[in-house]
Amino acid sequence: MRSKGRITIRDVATATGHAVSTVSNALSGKPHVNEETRRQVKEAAERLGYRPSAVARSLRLKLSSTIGVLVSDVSNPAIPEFIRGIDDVAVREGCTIFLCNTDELIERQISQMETLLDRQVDGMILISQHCDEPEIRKLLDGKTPFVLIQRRSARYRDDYVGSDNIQGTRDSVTYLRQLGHRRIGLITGPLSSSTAQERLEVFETTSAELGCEQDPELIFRGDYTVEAGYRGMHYFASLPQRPTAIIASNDVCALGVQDAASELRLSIPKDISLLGCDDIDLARLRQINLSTLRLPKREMGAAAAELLIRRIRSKRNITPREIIIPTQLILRESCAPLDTRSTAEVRKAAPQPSDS
Amino acid sequence: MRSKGRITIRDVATATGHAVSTVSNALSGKPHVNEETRRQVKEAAERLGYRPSAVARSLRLKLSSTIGVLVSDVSNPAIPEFIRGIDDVAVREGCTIFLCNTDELIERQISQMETLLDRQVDGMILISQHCDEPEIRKLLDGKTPFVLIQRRSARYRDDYVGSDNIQGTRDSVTYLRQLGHRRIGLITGPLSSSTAQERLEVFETTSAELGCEQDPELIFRGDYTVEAGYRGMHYFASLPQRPTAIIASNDVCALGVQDAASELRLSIPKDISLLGCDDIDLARLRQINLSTLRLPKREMGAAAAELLIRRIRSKRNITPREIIIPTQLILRESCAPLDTRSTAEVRKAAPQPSDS
DNA sequence: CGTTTTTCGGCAAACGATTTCTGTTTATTG
DNA sequence: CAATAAACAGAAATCGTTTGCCGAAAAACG
Repeated sequence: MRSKGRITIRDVATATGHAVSTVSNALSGKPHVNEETRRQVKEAAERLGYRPSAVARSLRLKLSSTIGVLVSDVSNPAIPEFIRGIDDVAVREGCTIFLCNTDELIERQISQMETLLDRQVDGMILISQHCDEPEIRKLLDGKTPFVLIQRRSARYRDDYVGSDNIQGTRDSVTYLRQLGHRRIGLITGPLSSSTAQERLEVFETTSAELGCEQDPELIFRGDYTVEAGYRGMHYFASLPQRPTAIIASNDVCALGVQDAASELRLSIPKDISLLGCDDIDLARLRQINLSTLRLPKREMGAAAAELLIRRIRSKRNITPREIIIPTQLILRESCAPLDTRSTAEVRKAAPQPSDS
Repeated sequence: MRSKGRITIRDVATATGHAVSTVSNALSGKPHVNEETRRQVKEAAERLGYRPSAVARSLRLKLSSTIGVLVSDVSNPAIPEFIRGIDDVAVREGCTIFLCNTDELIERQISQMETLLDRQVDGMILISQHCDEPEIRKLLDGKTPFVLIQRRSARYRDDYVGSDNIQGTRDSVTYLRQLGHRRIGLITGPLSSSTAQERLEVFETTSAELGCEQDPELIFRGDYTVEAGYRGMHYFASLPQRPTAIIASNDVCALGVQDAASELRLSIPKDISLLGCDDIDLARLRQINLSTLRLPKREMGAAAAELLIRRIRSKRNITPREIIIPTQLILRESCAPLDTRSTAEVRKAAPQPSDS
């Protein structure tokens, strides 16, 4: 009798001699059911090992208690920290997360999003560059709520959780300037990203304000990868006038800079200062020891998930909300004052002291 | 008319004037449907933007094209690489993955597994220590197939994908021995893990065979974390006779060793050689530069996913299969021959040259 | 032309829950 | 005693598919 397939609500109904509707009501804490009956039903459900089929109730309720998380690449160390935060609140709220890798490929992201929508996710969290493309928007404009992390749309106002790029970049540049650096290189993220774009702008204005050198050569366009940092460092080293400090778009990229610097026998921070962004777990290790702009990724993930869940549960009247989370400069040992260097080295780094 | 809710198969049925069954058959490539009709239906489906509801078909088919992946901790850099491999084949096979963090907490793993089962996942992949506990087994013995990664059960034979710990550990010890090391410290993983257990045993037998020192002080019990490595290094440094080389249970742990070594002003590899295990992406960076036993994690993840999917699709008659994947020693700069050291240092490291 | 066989499609029953509705029994209250 | 309410049964609709079965039309055959 109970040998065939899964135990359904019907099974516990017949077992207790009650009707399925009563069992349903009893189990889901509805009123108008005798406490004694409720107890009995619960006991029987427990005893039989009854677990309601999530897919059956999804179909009926049009709610799956499931959220889709689209990330560019799980293997990037910063991403799991966001996921962690998302997962923290997902578990607390009884949601399960679908994880999808997009590899930053737009077609792939589209197909992943379609799949998620087919699966009737209650909402989505996107940690990806793509959110403005019309094909993506077509999928997004439906009734499935979503939250963007670290990538704001230029054209639309959405729920968004991001870091305070303005203050953060300002702090970074100011810090390096205070150390005496005037020739600061920047390795950007992909400029299609709002965050990377914002940071670049603030970098330029703050640099100007504080009297840093304004030289287009000092901007290297990267894409948040180790390779970008590696190439960026090589590029900066090849310049006739090498920068005395580098700001990397993120820590992963800074890792690439360190790698290349080591290869070039350039010491950090003696020959060149390096400032990262993110504060990935590894940054604190002494062999990395990266001064960086901390971005509370786990908290951001959690904030995004909370925002999403609130949006899901409320009746979609609330206006889009943007949560901007402050960053914090974490000072370790990858930046040094400019004047600790030998004069010779400074000369080498900046042969013509005729500032333009 | 089409304003309300999602577009269902019924909508495309009425649009084409066919019955829903016909539409279903046409769309899913069943025979016995006129090619002209099929074309019409497909066209209409396309035009209306019809997408079959995955949850409805899950309910009907009792197949969700969904797999659950349970990991101990996404933030551990090794984990995403496994996930990557799983995701690669999942996408290829049209599956979506549910990701769950267990934090190595058994109750949490249980509840996550229950949720996955409620969601009717077609199968599960476990990258977790817990797989032998009766509560877990109760959930596993059902009809939902599963594959274990890097953790074999002592009591049961399951589908399993793991690395060749015997050969790998052998290679590691042999390599260090060839460099002249005889006093080798080992930081183990949690010994509840079959992998950690296996490695410990092979370490001991190989050490004995090759004439290394056999000293229980040389075994430090860790748990695959950075902290374990950090504490392990401090422990070894505090020994009257410090080992001249250390094998870490995994790279993350080795990172902790490096961190502590740096703190203690011990140079790797000059003062102490360090051999990791995993070969996480970061290990190759010059500032880390870790010699390590490469474990093809992405391939292992892929192998696990393939095994699982084959198990799902076949009619569960096949006997459990264990896939053991060979490892490869990747030589970087964290290990050095013993005799490159100054005699003084060797003395300091091993004051009493009276080998027991 | 009549009969058999294919081919095509429609009908309706699942899948497992929730929810609504009607109806019956019992207990409570004025 | 009548009226009301509470507790529950039972049936049915619903969510969106898939699929077994059956019938009609068309094609093939004698």
